[in-house]
Amino acid sequence: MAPGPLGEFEVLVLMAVLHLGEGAYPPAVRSAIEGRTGRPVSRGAVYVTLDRLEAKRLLASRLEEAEPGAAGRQRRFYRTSPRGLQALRRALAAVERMRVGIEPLLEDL
Amino acid sequence: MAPGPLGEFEVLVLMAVLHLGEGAYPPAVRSAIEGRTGRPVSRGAVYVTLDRLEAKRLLASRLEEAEPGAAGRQRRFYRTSPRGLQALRRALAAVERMRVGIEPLLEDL
DNA sequence: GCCTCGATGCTGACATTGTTGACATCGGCA
DNA sequence: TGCCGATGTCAACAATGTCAGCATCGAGGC
Repeated sequence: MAPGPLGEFEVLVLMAVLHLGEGAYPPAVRSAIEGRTGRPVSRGAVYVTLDRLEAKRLLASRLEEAEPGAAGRQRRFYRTSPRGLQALRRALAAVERMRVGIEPLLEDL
Repeated sequence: MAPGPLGEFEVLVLMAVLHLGEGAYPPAVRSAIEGRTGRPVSRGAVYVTLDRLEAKRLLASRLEEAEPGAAGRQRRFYRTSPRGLQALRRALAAVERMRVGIEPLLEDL
């Protein structure tokens, strides 16, 4: 089963999960993306994308009980699966290969 | 009018047009992407995406008359508009910023 | 207890993008 | 003329992106 190409936002979500490590739950994923890219992200978009990524086995999730000291609610945490990491690498590599030879045209303002 | 985020394939097409310069017509765009990324691309996908990109003013096209020596048919050539270049830079910059800090996890096999 | 509040989770609906397959058209050439 | 390869176009559907709204939970005041 060839993992279909990843969408733009899926790539961002996968990378955010990698950044967050053990702390990758939806609101944190959201701020990770907003904080780094500056682009606004709606809460719903994150949940939906996380779901779809998990359905494709690119992410796995565990339900974690509330910790005494922290905000008490049960939360769902995500981690990237080996397949997810591989799919991400592929997507990034494609862009990287396309970039070779046109870097001068892409330099920031 | 905020230029909505670019999709994955749109990014690839935009970069292919940059690579091709004056010779950017659909079949060439197709081989440019296939040749560099290894991923198969259907002919239709290229035409549709080129159309949509032009509708968003990210590309501009001109119709060019047949040249005597070449395959005789009229062809449509594309070039990236300033807006297209800007949108592409933005999309790539977002991924680049997200990449910072997780490079070790993304190294090729 | 009971209520409100902020944070979190989820779903349905719709917009945009990705992809395919079939069909049309044009020139060249036997 | 008729065929053929290259090119262009389109309709339809699949996948992804986005948002608004509602449900739920725990905290804390009362």
